Amino acid sequence: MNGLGEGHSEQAGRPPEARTQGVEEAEVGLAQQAWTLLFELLHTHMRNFPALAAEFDLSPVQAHVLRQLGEGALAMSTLATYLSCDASNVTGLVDRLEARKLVERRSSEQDRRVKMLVLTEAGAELRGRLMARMARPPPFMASMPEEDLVALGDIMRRALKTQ
Amino acid sequence: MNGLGEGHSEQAGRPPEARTQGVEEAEVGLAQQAWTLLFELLHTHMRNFPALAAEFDLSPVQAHVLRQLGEGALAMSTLATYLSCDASNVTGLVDRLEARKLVERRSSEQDRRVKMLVLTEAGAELRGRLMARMARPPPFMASMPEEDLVALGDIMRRALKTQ
DNA sequence: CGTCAAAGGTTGAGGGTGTCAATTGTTTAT
DNA sequence: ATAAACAATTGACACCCTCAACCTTTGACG
Repeated sequence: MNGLGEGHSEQAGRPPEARTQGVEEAEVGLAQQAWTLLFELLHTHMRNFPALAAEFDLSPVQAHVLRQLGEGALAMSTLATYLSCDASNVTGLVDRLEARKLVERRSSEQDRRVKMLVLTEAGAELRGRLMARMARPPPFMASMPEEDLVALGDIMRRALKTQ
Repeated sequence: MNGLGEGHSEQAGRPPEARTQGVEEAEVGLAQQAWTLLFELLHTHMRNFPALAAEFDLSPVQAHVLRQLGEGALAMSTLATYLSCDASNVTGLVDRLEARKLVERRSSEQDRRVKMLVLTEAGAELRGRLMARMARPPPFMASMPEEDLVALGDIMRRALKTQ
């Protein structure tokens, strides 16, 4: 509602590059504009992610961890980089998940320093339900015309590829 | 790079509804698909929001509060609903911002129970820089073809309208 | 072989974020 | 006038997060 009107006043500090011919100004504006809109929508809907996680008695971060623990085992340090947080943080995180028997630490044979994380039976089951729930599109997408959905999907696929 | 390959394995637990005629299956699939892609991209990018906020010596939540404190004054309870968190949480939040002289509490004249929040001079200045920084589109959008940007913008505007 | 630097994980201190239950002060309805 | 409802705060408690210090293991190099 308000992050929109002031979009213009903010772009005072325009990037100094972007000078090739004569199309660019619009270019920068377009990306910024689309991004602001996207951010607005997404932010509105990320707000209830905690509630979503709570449906499974998980904190948001715990849900995120389960999400990353797809199939194979993962070293704790790898998880730390995935979460882009300090390794010491992961210790407590995993402690709590292990206490709930959703995850197991098992030390690697090749390198006895590292501990690999694997989902338990219960953990995998919970993760399945969680992922299914997370895949449910939010209202603003459910009520989108079909052609917009197709277009959106295409754009996103392209973006992911060049990422 | 891995939330994609397993997209298929997850939809094993397909929603039991979705049985009416013969068109819906694709419908559900489209929204879910687009949503999953969007979520993937957004999540990747949201990961460094803490770092972005840290550029301004703010925590992510503090940045969010500043974002909401646009122009007018805001009651603390209103802010609580915007943040969708408990009112008691806002107290501490505002305490810390006020300690840094970014925000002021002033009690309302009409209703002496409520305290209105306003940005200080410094707060408004910081918010300006923050908003400009947040408007900078992430790499995956900066490298998008122009027509995709236009399409994306249009889709998002439509979505926001019907929201 | 012995030493040493680097890496994986843990611990402890300290602070921000979040909830719930109880409290205080104010408003509003009855 | 009294009671119910509301805004904000406080205290207890848990989680998330970082940093610095530490221990063990590994790998390299003399």
